[in-house]
Amino acid sequence: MEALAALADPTRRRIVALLAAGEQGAGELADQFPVSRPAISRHLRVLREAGLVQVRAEGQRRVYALDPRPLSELDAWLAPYRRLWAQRLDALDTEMARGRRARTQEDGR
Amino acid sequence: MEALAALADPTRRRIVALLAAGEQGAGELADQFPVSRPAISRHLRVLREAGLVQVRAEGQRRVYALDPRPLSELDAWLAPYRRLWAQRLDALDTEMARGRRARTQEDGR
DNA sequence: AACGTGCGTAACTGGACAGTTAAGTAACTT
DNA sequence: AAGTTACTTAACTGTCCAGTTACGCACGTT
Repeated sequence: MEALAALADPTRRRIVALLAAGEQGAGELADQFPVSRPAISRHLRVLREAGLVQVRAEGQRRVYALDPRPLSELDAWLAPYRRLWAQRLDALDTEMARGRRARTQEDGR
Repeated sequence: MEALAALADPTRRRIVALLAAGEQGAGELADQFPVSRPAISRHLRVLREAGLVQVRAEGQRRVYALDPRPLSELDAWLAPYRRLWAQRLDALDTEMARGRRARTQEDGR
């Protein structure tokens, strides 16, 4: 769950969001932020160490791509808690749909 | 997404995990950690400010309970990325289960 | 070979944060 | 009312982290 610490920073979350749309060079990325290039370089390093992005050298360009695996890990971490708000929603459902058809039981998976 | 910063700390994640099993007093919580009581108190404050826990005074005890709403928010934040590894897993599925029965399609909800 | 471009690393600074001990507040006990 | 229990807040310390400017390195160009 090292990804959580990496994602705690809003700049890094924006980088992740940008890369979700497709890979980009370090410079292109940096141009979209109000901070200096080295700052972005450091953010990319943190993301890299957290496994969230991967680099590929292409000439003298460094192309960054998102690696979704840590996000999937995060999803897995979140999974056991899901019932907590599902419950809430279920309760809401129950409240809202009193007298719906009885076949409402569908546990996950 | 302030919850992400709160959850970046392992101690706070453990507190959240403990509270998922049921509410607890501050002291009971603190006893399960190798750090001092004030330290736990501060962690609880951070969690409280992130909306992840709620306190209730019961005599001189402070009973803490998990509030799953920020977790659900986090889940919602994660949702758009889900396709990224779903793709991956689909590819894996395809590879692993060449010629499994065709009725494999069950999207969530 | 000299130079420009694209990025990364180094060194430094300011601010946030987790931990500690000590002190403060509120409720129950006797 | 004096003391104990349960917890928080205050004040301080060390460490980490995001930002900056300056420098270094590799690739490509002419």
